[in-house]
Amino acid sequence: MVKETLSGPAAAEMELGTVLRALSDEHRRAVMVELAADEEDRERTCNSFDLPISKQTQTHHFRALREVGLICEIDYGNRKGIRLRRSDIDVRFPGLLGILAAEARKPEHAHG
Amino acid sequence: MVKETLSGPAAAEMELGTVLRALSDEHRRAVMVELAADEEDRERTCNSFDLPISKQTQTHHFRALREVGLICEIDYGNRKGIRLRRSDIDVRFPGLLGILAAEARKPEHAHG
DNA sequence: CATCAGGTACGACACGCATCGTACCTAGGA
DNA sequence: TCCTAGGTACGATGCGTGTCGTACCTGATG
Repeated sequence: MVKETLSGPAAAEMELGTVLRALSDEHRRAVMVELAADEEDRERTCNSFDLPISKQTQTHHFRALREVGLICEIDYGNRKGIRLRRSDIDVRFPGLLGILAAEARKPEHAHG
Repeated sequence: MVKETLSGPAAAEMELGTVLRALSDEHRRAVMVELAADEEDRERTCNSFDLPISKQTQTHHFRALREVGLICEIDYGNRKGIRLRRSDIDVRFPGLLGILAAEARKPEHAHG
């Protein structure tokens, strides 16, 4: 019941290089595309993204996204919540989330 | 005197993953930041970017930028011209060049 | 033709990092 | 208390790729 929120750098301290490198990985980008496409910014769980990789690797990727400032993680002890830092990203890199959200509307990303 | 233009994929065929990977390298990103910041879209030479790397590595990077669709190269035989594919990028990834151009206005990128 | 500068081709190397195996931690429920 | 599911820590590994050395090509200049 600790609910400690883990955040990365402040909006102004985000670096374009590290952000782009984080987004160059297909699995991390898939996570960000889903988050960017959700206009309601719902909190997600790690499992809800259906990543075809092991638990350890998921930990690695979510940590990477957090450390560059794209998401924050809420620690519930035995599970974790994922939240997009939409307002911070919109301030620091306006247009970035729009590019990602557009990917969710491309045919090859339609899962239903 | 051949002046053959080498281009990558068409605008619609550009892939976000490969584009972001190309931009995750600091030297390629430095090139793109300069190109994006020039509102007149002047043709550049490879040397004009003052990259602190060898000729061979520059060839490698410019080829990478061309193959993902960000620039086109004009082959003059014993030298090469570099052009930003601004309109194609603006169609496929609106906002991307704005993010890059904003980097040119950051203090740590001020060279003069 | 000789020379030179810009650029490419090929190969080699070193480092980063995505991935996973094993082991351990945390909270909730039976 | 034990079990289970979600998550982390640490180490090992394999691949991608940024980098450069050497050699060669191209066009301009003298």
